[in-house]
Amino acid sequence: MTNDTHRPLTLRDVSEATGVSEMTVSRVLRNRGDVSDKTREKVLAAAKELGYVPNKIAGALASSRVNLVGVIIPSLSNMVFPEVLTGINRVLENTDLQPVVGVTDYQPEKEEKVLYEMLSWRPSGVIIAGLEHSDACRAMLSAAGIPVVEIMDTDGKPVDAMVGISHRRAGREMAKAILKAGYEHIGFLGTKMPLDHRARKRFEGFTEALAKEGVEIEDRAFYSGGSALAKGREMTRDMLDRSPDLDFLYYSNDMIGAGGLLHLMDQKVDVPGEIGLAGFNGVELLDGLPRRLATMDACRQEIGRKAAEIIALRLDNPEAEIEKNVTLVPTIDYGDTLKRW
Amino acid sequence: MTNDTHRPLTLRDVSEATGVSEMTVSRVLRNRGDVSDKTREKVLAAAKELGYVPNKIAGALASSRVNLVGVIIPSLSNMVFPEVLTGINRVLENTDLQPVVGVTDYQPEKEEKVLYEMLSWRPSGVIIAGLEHSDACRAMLSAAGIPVVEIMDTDGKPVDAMVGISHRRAGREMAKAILKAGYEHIGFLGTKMPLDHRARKRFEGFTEALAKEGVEIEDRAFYSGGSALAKGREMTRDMLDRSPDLDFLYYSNDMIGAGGLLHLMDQKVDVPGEIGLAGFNGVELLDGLPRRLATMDACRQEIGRKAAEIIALRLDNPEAEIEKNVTLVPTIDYGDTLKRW
DNA sequence: ATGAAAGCGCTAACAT
DNA sequence: ATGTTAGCGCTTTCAT
Repeated sequence: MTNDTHRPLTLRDVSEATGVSEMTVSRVLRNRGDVSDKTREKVLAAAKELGYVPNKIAGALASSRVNLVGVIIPSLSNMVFPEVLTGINRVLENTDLQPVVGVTDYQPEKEEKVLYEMLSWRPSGVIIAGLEHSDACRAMLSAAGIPVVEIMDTDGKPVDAMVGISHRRAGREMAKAILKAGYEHIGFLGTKMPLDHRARKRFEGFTEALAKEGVEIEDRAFYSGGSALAKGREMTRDMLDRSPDLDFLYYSNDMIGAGGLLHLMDQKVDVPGEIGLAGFNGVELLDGLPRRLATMDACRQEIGRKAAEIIALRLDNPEAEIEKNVTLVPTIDYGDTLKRW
Repeated sequence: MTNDTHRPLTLRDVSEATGVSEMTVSRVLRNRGDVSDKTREKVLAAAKELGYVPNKIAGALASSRVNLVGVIIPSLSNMVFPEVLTGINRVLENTDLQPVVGVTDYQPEKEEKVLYEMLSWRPSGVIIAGLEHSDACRAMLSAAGIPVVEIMDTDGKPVDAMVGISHRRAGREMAKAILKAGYEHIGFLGTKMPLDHRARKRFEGFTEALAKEGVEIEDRAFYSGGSALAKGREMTRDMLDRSPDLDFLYYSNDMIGAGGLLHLMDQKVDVPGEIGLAGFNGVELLDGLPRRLATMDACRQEIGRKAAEIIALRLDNPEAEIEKNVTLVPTIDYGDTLKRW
């Protein structure tokens, strides 16, 4: 309670206050080795009294152990990644590891910068979204010599391990379900994000499965910025103005899908009879809508949990055999907007 | 490209590869001091070739400078804090500071732990949500000797500086607007979070302003967990079953308010004629709903930006006179669910 | 059960 | 423009 000089306290201060060597103080503070109860108590009391906070920078340098796990994600603004983070947190909470988050805004250059910064803190592991990275990123990741888990997507080859779903398959499955339900004139609505590889892969899987049955997408639209719900309304209205024959709309995310649904309900359109709808992600929000949008769960929390488990396990036992490819399989939730056949 | 031993590279490796002293290599890598172009290029080439990533742990220890800003928030799961983070990021992007986020789940013990962990990395500043902290937290914050900005709320006394809005005032203003519009039988719907002090203060301000006009809340309900939109529907239905005379519902957040709105629209209730509604936060989502819920913007991005600016400014010039109390004043957005008088 | 010495990888400060 | 020296605050290792 008395640190007049505004210099942060060091072990030495605690040592001097107690007459115990720095080394023993360090032992007490880390619960290491044998320390007599008497000394332990004296040290703990002094540390608390002084308000000593250990310096992890020095500790990490001396021990070359850093209890940090770098987590690199493209965005915080659509609930998908916060949920992944929650999953990661849940697992790391029970270890002495701490997540440190970096955001790339879907920009490869920024990803490179964020990764570089992160690695310069010598974390014990890295969890990074996506499988598409610059050569430099891949090089840094392998050179780091630490466990690396690439998450969200499993359509590709990871540097080390990967946990996610196949977005191509997700797109294909949805296309099959739509065709099976008898829809034939299909429109696609998505985000204008050339660098969102997962959205791209869903789209590719989707068109590919349609093509296999001789069906082609008849209209498409992409948006960027603004409220997804509002954009979903607008885009849906515009698309149906333009292409009144469409009988199904596939949205690249649930929020724009929900906007579309609200628009069609306003218009008293028969959903899913006249027009069917489906989105992607399985967001919680959908539960509160007047009708439940058909969707597919992206397994966000589970991906976070599994990825964190892999890191934790590896650090605990570097020799352990570990699954390098964890592909979760989401199922279609038909909700109320996609006819069942 | 050739690091066979899996030891991370050091300055010394670059030094040996180039025949330039470690010190000069260090200068090149940090763009410090005078280095000849020839040497600079040689060093940069070697560093890149080897794939050298500086060790910030060692750098920070040697220079006692850590370009980290700790950001401590209660939750990632309701879009409020991700938006604050976005504001913080926007500002710190243009500096050499890096945010590091810790999440407390609204638990004081966890806040203490997260703060302790954070401070043990000796960050250059801290941004922390709320003004209510344990004595231990307040002690740590003042002892750290770094700029501290408490955000979101300005109803109280900060350790150092604060940026936010007055939630008490927000509640009062909304109460006044509701009374002015002629509503008289008011219900309140909120979250079951005794530790969400900002929600509590809004509630207090709200009831206080009602009381001043001799009005009391006639019914109230609190929820926890689940989809806020769905809960808003349920709670609204239940409350109106229970208290059919209510003519206004005040929700502690926009998501449950939106749920209530959807429910009332389903029921063909005349909003805002028969029943008025208001929420809090000004979430983007509202733009896409069939009607716009009345709300009050919580200035989330701006709070993040201002807080980060204070930290950046202080670090840049510790002497600068800085505003210690930045109280933003949100205005009521009447939307389509609160009559104007 | 406790202490002393060396050093983690870098940078500040001072040479040259 | 470049190099040398001495730490930063801890932990590892080895002694006692």
